[in-house]
Amino acid sequence: MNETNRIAVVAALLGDPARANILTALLDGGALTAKELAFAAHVTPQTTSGHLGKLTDSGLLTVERQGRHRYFRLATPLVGQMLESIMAFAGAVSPRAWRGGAALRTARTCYDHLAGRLGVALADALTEAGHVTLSADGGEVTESGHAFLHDFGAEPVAGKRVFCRPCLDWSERRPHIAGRLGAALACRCFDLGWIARQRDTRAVAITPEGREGFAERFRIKVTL
Amino acid sequence: MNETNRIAVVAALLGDPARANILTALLDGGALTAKELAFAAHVTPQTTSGHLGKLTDSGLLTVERQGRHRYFRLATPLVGQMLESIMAFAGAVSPRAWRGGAALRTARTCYDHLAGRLGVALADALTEAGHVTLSADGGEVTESGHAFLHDFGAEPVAGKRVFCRPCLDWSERRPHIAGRLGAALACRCFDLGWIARQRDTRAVAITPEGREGFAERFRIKVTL
DNA sequence: AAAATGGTTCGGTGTTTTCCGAAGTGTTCC
DNA sequence: GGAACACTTCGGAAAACACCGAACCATTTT
Repeated sequence: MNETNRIAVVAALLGDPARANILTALLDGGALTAKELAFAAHVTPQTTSGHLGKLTDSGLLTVERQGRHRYFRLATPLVGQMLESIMAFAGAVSPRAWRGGAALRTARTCYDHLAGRLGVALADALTEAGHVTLSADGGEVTESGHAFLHDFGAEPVAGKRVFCRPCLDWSERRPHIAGRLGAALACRCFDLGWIARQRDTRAVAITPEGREGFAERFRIKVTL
Repeated sequence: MNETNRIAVVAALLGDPARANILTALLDGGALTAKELAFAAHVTPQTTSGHLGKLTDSGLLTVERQGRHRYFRLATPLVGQMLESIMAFAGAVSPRAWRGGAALRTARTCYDHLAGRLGVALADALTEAGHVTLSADGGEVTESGHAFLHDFGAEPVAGKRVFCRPCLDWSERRPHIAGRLGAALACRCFDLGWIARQRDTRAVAITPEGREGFAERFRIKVTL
């Protein structure tokens, strides 16, 4: 097994529609049962079982037994980053070819932070206000930015993950904010009730409070 | 065509050993002819032609005609990043499973910057000297770092690429320096004659001048 | 204990896809 | 003009793989 074959083996695993559906369903970092994943993949439980076996054997997923359920989740953040980088390319090639992704394009979670038009608008707002500086593959928070975030109530947890990292948005083709900062922002928005998770999708709903809040704090007009 | 199918389509393209070989052969940003790629992929020219057609049709590669030759190269840096992120995962799962990769692990190019033990050692040296700060997904250059780089003769070109970006090394499992800074460092090392490209591989050779130079400037002892 | 539920294994079918030999187009060199 | 070279298209063969129906474990509920 040489270097390039390793790429091929991993990529071949992602190259099946059913498996790609399974992985993207887990992209927000949550855990799902085999049955739920079968639904997400649009195939029968038998077929799903085979796919899940391959994905866990190759280290892409981890399993946890709970009674008669088996909960699957992405094995490491590296898997999520891999998927995102593929989406970044696929999205850049032909960004308007999707159907039924309107809600996803508006606002969604990207592993643990916000993406879509809302995510990009948030990044733009913070950039314009001089709170952060972002570009294609690097980012920093300014003095005023730290003050603003503290005031907003978004306190990133300590850890070795980097504070502020841009993440190329596959639907908007522009960076949004990832890293500890991105996670803290998303977390705070959930806490404030500005956005809410929805079943069976990575799309998030913007609440009436959210519309008001985003407009007031960030000068973001949620047109939708 | 929905979101996840797009992932599957792209991943399936990378999921064939011959195509993976072709893409990794082009990972240093250079251009190769169809015949050279056939050799790299270990298949006949006819088969290679088919693969190259698919890769160009899907936007992964671009072609340029020159007489009876056709030169292929990666269409965008996004393709390289995609491949690197897959290698980052594949390498993390079982980093010692390769054969014949000793030279690659020592020093190699990673798109346009240095990777392998040399790349990581360079990043470590600059970090320890307080010239840069790096972590899993972000990086900055300090005041002293700018002075040091100027003194060293590494002047990054202007552009919208970010200055300093970490790139997870698939063989060392630790970050090395990418971005404009990484490119400038590699370029300067080539100019100084410290390292030299080799035929048919991304591995780079460290010259006697390089051993001396790296030891003197960066306190890197090139063992091996 | 029996029924229901979540999940897996097995076997057979059908599709997809890779691969190369042979033959073809276009370009360069003698 | 003719030979050599780079590359592509066409055809068929072989292999790989995803998929589902049916039957089978294991756990929970009634």
